[in-house]
Amino acid sequence: MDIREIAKRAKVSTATVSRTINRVPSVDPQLARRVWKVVEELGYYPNTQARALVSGKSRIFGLIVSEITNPFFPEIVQSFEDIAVRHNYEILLTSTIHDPKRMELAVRRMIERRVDGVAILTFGMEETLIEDLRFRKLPVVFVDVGPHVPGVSNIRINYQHGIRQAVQHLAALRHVRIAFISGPLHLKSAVARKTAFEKSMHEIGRELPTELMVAGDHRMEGGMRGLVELLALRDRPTAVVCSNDMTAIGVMREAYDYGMIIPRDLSVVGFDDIRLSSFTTPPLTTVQMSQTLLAEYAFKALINEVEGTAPSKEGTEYELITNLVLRGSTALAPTQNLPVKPL
Amino acid sequence: MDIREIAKRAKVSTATVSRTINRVPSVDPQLARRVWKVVEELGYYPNTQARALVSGKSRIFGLIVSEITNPFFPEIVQSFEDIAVRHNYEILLTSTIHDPKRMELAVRRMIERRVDGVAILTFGMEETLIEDLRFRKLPVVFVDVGPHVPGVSNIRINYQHGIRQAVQHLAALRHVRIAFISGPLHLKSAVARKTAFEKSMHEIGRELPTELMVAGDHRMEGGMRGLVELLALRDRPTAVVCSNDMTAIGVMREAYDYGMIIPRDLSVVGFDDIRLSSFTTPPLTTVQMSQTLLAEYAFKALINEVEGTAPSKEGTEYELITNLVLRGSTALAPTQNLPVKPL
DNA sequence: AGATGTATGGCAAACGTTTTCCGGTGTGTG
DNA sequence: CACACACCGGAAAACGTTTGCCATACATCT
Repeated sequence: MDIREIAKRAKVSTATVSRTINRVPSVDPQLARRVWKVVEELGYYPNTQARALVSGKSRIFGLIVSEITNPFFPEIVQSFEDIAVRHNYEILLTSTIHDPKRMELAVRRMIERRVDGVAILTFGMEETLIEDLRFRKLPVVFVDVGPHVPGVSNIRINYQHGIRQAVQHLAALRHVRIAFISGPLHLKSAVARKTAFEKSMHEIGRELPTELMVAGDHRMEGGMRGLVELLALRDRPTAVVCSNDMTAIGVMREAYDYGMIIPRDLSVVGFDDIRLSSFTTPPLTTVQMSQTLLAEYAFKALINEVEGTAPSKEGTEYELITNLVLRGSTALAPTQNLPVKPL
Repeated sequence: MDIREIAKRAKVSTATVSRTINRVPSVDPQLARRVWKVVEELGYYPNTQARALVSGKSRIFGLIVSEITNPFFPEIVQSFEDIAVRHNYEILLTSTIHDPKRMELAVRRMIERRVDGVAILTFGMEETLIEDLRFRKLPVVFVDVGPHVPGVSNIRINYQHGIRQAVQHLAALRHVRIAFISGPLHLKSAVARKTAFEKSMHEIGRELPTELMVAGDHRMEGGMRGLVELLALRDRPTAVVCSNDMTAIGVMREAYDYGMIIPRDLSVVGFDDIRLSSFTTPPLTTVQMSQTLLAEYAFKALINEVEGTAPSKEGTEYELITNLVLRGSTALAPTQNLPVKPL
């Protein structure tokens, strides 16, 4: 069933049908009503592919995330989808699970499907792929890692803002030995968080003993291992700041196994503020980086490039602020390390 | 840059280019090489929309889930995407957040984009929408709720299998007062789980006092409220079976606030076996319903209809078995209710 | 050597829209 | 009453592919 069928039944030309459907005002209301009637009757839905072919616009945005099973991302996907639907856009989702091969394939798929823009909400990206996208003149939006060139927008995350609050919060609670469990350090975003932590500590004249800086993997397992490592220290930390919430959840899990009570024996701070972190025991004090806003900026960036007036000289830059949200996993530092029963 | 450009540069016709790209064997290897060379040089990617238009196949499957932010679904989405990519299919994701309006819109979007099939992995569905899909002769796959008609496949979940194991496991641990926190009872899948529980209890000659059957919402909050309700009882349960893992996590969270130790004071069983449930404290004993398999069946069902030989008389039926997996949240029933300090 | 067969590549139609251009009708004006 | 003009709807081209059909060229057989 196509536009011609409608045209025939409504005794008009296909042009009129097209115009009616697209609400071109020049079509006579009488005729329009006749057309709409037939459309309803037959349950006709226009063929988007044909539309896209002639208009050159697919009304599809690509959305590339690192790992949809990481609770951080579904929130973003949901928000992005919400906005997209509201603007009559479709979204092509890819979860790269950190595999460069998959990332490459994803980019290729998006180009083949002729998406109108791509949001790359993954924390790290190959140069060559960016080339490919730029070459196609596809609007792209990155978080943090994008180059500063036309057509490429960026959402710059202000890690410092929230992490400074976290550090000062812990300092105010009289914590002295404050540890940091980082993410995988080949990711720019992980490095940025670590750097922000270090800087915040220096700002208030604190040392950073290397044994208190341990490496995690942005997953629970990393947090668990991290805490084990820290508890093996002769002089243990009384607080630990984590590079993301999953790490923090891992820390709390491991602490439980060691019989430690949080926050009495150990203060824990996360990063991201995923929904889950309100529901841990105890609820996690964490640095919020709004997933909703992130998605919103990403979409705005793309649609600006696509429907905006002039192709922006140089992709827009957005800043996403981070803020500490206080919950139940931090408290005054214990005056002395308590004896701990191992598992 | 289109196929004509390639044709011109390679000094062949567009037909040959098309055939080369699609690896039609009749094209001379010599010529093919010439074509490929140009394709590489120009970085040409075929336009999928044009392809779809003429072939009548979009190589897109729709995937409708209830709520992507519910940790149960990302696993499915990931698996589904994996398989889809491997088969050169794209996926159009929609998260309905339980809104019938959004569901309707989603179906419409999918039809407009001319998807080749739709997997509806949501637990509950409007009749009229099914009509619409069937009318379009679109292959559809449901979980549990689909009608028994041609073109509609179903993945029937065998709730009984796993839930029986759970009930018998608890009985063996000498639990007598076993409670059940259900999901929202307007969802067929929630009812099915509840029914399976009731049946399993009857099988072993157990009573089902109504005060031990409480209603949750398949979210943490529901689990928390459910436990509060149960603890208010004069004769408390010593074990609680939950309609899904999120509910169970809520129960454990609330139990913690009441100062109860799980599994010493209360045994908890979940359902779904989301990844998170291995990482709770203690790790959750739960009934596994493999998300990977679910996604696999769903995809298989669709691709069978699309590429299968004959259009199946009557959509295929798949059965997904469920199985108890033992972790740390169940133990021998306490001999007496312990005193409990409220928050 | 001529006829037949087979491989291979080109031409053009088709897919379902949008949109430009053009022509017809009806209205208002000189 | 004739003319200009605005308005509206139709014919047809275009979007980038695939593919059925046909033409050509070459090999093989008699």
